[in-house]
Amino acid sequence: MVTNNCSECISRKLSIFAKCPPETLKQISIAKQERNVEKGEDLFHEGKHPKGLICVQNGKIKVSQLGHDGKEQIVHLIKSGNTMGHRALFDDEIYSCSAIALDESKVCFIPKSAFFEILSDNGNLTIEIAKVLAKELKEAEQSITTTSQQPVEYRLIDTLIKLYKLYGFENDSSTINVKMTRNDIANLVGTTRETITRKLYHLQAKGLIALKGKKIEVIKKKKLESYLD
Amino acid sequence: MVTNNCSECISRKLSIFAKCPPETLKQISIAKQERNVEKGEDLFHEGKHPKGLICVQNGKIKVSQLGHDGKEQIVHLIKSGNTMGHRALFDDEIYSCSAIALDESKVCFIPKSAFFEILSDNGNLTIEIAKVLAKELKEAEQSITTTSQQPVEYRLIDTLIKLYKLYGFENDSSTINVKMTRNDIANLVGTTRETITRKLYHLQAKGLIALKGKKIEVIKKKKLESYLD
DNA sequence: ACTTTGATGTGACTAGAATCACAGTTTTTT
DNA sequence: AAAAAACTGTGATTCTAGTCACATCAAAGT
Repeated sequence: MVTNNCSECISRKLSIFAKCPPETLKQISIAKQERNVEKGEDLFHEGKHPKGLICVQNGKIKVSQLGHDGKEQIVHLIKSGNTMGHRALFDDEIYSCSAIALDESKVCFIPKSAFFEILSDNGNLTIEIAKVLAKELKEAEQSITTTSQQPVEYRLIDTLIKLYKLYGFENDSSTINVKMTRNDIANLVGTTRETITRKLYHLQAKGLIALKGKKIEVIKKKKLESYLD
Repeated sequence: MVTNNCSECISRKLSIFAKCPPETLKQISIAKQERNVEKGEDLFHEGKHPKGLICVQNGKIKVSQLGHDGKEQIVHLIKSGNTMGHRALFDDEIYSCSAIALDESKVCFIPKSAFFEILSDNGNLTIEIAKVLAKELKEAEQSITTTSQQPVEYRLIDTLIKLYKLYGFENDSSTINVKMTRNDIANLVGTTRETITRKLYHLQAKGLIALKGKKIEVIKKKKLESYLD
């Protein structure tokens, strides 16, 4: 396996390690292990003990937990430059979520002990992580409010917008650059597969989007976004 | 106003400042301002700029945000020893929530600049805050899952249990030690006032709880908790 | 004590979304 | 290429919880 240096990693520049001094990057480069993950493979699993921090070089990953009746709820989506597992490292003995690749992905794994050593040498990094946690918490709180107050169609539109803000569009600059099953979308929106099918068709009938298999093209971006006002 | 020293503050010992060395406590004691808050008064308000960290000496406070149609959603409840505003200090220019006292409360206010100075002198404190943020994030994620998957009655039971785990019972060791309106409970559970009225009566009819005005007595604790299995 | 305001209980009605069942369609595996 | 598995679309039906409307009831202010 070719081990690349963190100082040259492109996705790192978008991550919590963006402003790290060279010494810190060196420490991480030595400690980290790279790993390729197939689509559908899991990076960590609910109930298991966290062994370290995961930094995503590229790929798309869903982070979800199981409801008490076994239904999946996607609580977070990950793209290049994001870190995963920081929540569990600070909070917990065990993961309360599972992470499953939506696409072939490449990640770096930084063992727990090395990670906390790096933190103790670099107070700014702890602050960066606190910032990420704070941002994720804000988003989660807003998600609670939306989930409990808005009907499915509103939440679906909100989700579609979040999807293209996160993963962007393809070359046509209108097709959302992610492939998710209707079930995944349902588990993200917090509804059922059947309802998602119907609501997507409804949005298509209104001319807001076009369905192309698992891909979704956004036809009227402004109008779609105006629904959230 | 009598300014007490943090080193003698009882609620501090339950807070993120529990393990602070005397020097840090001295710094905080000098920087902080005490404030009494009436029931119904707000400590900060959605849209305003955070001016510092709030540490609650005693009282009960709800932290809520407004949904896009103006309906309140309570996203967090606060008791003695909790801090508030840490989320906004790390993440944001402005508060995304408002904090309103459910009871007469006493808080300490630590100005933003002093707070970050203290942090830079004390790396462990940043880690303590990261831990709090991580814990709150985990709870918020679980709340998303419950909200989107479980019916109102389940969520109400879950909320009642959280209420007594947070605020405890009165001397009879069965009456939950908090006074909230039906509307507050609805805004916490994520439903309407009418539905909460009906569901509370339903739980009473089943013999699980007894309604005593705004207070709720838990009659069958074990059985109530078993509903979440 | 009286009035005003806010909080609560209750019924009737409606609707959004879940559930169930199954056909049709892709995608993956062998 | 065939078979299996996973995913998707659709109709019919049910039901949870939201909405509306109004009658109490409690609390706070004058």
